[in-house]
Amino acid sequence: MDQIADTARYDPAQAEPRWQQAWERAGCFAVPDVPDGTRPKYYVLEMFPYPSGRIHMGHVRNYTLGDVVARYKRARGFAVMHPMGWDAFGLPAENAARERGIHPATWTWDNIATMRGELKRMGLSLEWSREFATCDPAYYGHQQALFLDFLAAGLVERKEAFVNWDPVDHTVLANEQVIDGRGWRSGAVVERKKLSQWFLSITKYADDLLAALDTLDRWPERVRTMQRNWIGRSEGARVRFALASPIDGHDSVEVFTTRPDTLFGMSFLALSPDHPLTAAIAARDPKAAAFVQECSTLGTTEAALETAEKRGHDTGLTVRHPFNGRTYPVWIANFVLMEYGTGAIFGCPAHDQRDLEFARKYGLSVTPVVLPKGIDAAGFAVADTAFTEDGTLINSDFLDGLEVPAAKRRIIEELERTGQGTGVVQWRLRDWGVSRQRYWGCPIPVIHCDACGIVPVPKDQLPVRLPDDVDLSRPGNPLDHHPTWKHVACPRCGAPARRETDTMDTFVDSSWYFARFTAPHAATPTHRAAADAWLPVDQYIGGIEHAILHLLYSRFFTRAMRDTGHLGLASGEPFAGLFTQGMVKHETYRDAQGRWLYPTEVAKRPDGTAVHVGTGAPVTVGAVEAMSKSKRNTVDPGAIIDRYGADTARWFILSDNPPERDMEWTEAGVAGAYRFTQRVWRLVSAAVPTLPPHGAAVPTTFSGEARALRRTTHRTIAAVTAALETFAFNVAVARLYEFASAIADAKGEGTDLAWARREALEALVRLFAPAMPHLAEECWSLLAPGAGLVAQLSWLDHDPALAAADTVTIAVQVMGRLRGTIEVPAGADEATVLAAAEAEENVARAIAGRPIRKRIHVPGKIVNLVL
RNA sequence: GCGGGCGUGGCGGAACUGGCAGACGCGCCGGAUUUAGGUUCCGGUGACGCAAGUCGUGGGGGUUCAAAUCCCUCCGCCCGCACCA
Repeated sequence: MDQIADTARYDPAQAEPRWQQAWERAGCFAVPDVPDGTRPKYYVLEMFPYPSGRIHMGHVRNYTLGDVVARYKRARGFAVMHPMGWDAFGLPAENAARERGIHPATWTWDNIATMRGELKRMGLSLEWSREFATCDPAYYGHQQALFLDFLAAGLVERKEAFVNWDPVDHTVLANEQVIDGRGWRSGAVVERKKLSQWFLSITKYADDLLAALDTLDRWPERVRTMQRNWIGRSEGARVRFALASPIDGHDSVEVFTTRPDTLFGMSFLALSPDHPLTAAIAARDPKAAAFVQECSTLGTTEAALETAEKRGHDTGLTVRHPFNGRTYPVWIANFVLMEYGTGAIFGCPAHDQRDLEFARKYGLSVTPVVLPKGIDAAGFAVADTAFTEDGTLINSDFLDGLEVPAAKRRIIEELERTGQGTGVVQWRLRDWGVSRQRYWGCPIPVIHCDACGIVPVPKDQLPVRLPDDVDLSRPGNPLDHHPTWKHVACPRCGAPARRETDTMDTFVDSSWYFARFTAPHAATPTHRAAADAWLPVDQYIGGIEHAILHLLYSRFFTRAMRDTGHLGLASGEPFAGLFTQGMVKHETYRDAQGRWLYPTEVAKRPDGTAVHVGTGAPVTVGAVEAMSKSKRNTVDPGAIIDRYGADTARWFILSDNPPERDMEWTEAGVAGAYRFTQRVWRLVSAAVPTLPPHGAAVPTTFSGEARALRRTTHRTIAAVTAALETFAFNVAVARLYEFASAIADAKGEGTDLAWARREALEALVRLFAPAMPHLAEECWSLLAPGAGLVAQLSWLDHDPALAAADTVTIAVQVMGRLRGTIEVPAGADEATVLAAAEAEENVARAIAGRPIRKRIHVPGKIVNLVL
């Protein structure tokens, strides 16, 4: 073995491209659009990337996880579809165009070329022939066809909605472009402005989107819970309040409430600043108008509205209570959302915390109407905490004495009987506004004609292409400004008409790309046989930040596509399995001036302090945070692959922690992973000359050491397999570290041990192959020359008989405290185990001759002796 | 504000259905090898204690023979909130 000891190091830079080419030549990862049925199908998909410039560690993590699944499932005998594409429309391309004068298309396609190259270096088992970008008319033209089919099916509507309006730039701003209520470029105070926009009718599927969550048993429970809350089904009542004196044709206000039982505890009625009645009031009351104007600068995000200080304006109007005949003041309140319910509420401060704070602030009455159980009505008062739980009704006329659920039923009956209200089911979910006043998106394929109204673009005229020559230096909607693009003849009457200049929300692009991947070159949006055979996606992997919107929109889209004949997916569910990965984080660094520094600019010294690489100036090490360009705590995957190879990056990313949690990228961790690749290579290359040939006959007998090694081998196969099935990749890595150590420790001689060593090494290589595919091929070519590619081998099965242990270790507790362990034959009977336990030296000392009251024995695990 | 999640040694984490807390890796300490080392190999490493042992899974309380795991409560951090993707 001495001449082997100086075997050259494993050189990933040389080996990795070689194996990537070998897989490519062998066509290892290709599957037909329509499966031939010889193997069961498995569709693995990672959320496709936005082509922002370079790949980042979040991508590396995402695609490594997916690749492990894809390679593992392929070895398990599945026909695995594993495609890749580009979520290529979006705001950053327009920003780049404005800032650097690059056309969005040029910027996007250049980024795609760069990122494709980076992904290819990772050695992912992707089928690149399915690649597409959503900004390609060959993709978005089909999306326009889907839009038209949805329009024909009544799933598209035009409605008014609020946008963030920059009054200086005359531009609609995205939420992220509004900073502290001001436009990010102009600095002007942003206003809420109503625009007529296109909506997809997701609420038509609200019931099914909610109910079907229960069938998604391979989704994280928390994602299902978040979607459930987002859809927000609630039962309640609509109640109409007559205005004491009508105003501008309004003679009543309708409110929605989930607590109709508390109607007798009413103290005020509050209108949204965006309510039609508010507008009527503001038209004649300058103070009300001023208050509404103030509210309009709060922006359009729910978080902003909800966290703002609760404020109101007393309109001086009053409404009449439906039952007790009293009148109550009408306020305009900044926390009442027009988008939910009816845009008006009745306030019951005793039993709603927000109402209570509002009432205390403005000196409104607080009447308790629900009495907590076991409390005397005389002794019950509401101070600064509203009572929101169930109890018994008081001060409530015909509801007195009823429990909350019965009171709800009773008052709804009464409201319906008297025609003053009705029980309703209310949804929080709103229709999906897809209109965007931007250039770099999919044009909405309709034409506005003065005579014919809204006319769909005939399908044979699709795609409606974006014009190339746009002026992005002007604020506002570039398509609207374009000198010629929007002017067309009406397809119906031929008169001069205008194209719709809004483009679609980029979430539309990502709501059906997984279906397009199944037949990416089809002349229609989907090829039914391909889509029906491959969908649903068996395993979808991506960030938790998409837990609601992207996933919900996709679930809507597959239902709408099914109902317009584009899919046969009966369940309507696009993703049978979902895994949400955590973020990749890194330490942050700042110099004495407080400027952020890249990790490559910082050197760590042995005493733990950090200095600037170039100047030696001290550097402050800050918190571990999500990698971001602004904080410069990013690590370039390309540089890591240059230095250590793709396998090392993949191995570290899998080993650090459970994939659903945030991970910290550390230089020490990568170096540790790299050492392991070299260690495995040494282990294999040093052992090969001593091993029997690949496929040699099994020896008839095995020594104790050989048996022990085989037991470890078969246990490891079982453990790694179980870990891969449950996404416990860090556990699989730990078991493989242990396995490699166990192989190195089995130093004995003999042909039986040599055979067991070959069995172990072959297993090691095949078990880590999904994670480090290049190193696996390199080792395999040494272990089993001419035996093909690991990528084409089937998975290993473990032999339970070989994995079984002869003895088990039992922990022995006395009074719940560990006092010793005993080794007993596997399957020993209880009497034997207890006798051995009580005889154990340390245990006997702890018992000290006292009588044992109770003996608890959990076979194979523990004995607890209670004195 | 609302909804969801997380919290275990110096660090990342492991721990099956409530059954030996700290697997495995990083770091650190000691030793060996090497001309050299960001090399390799061996040993050690939760805290306190000479030891027996005691304490220990964000804080406090509870259930149980037995709790990281179940229940109550408090604290801290993270994600989403509909025009970022």
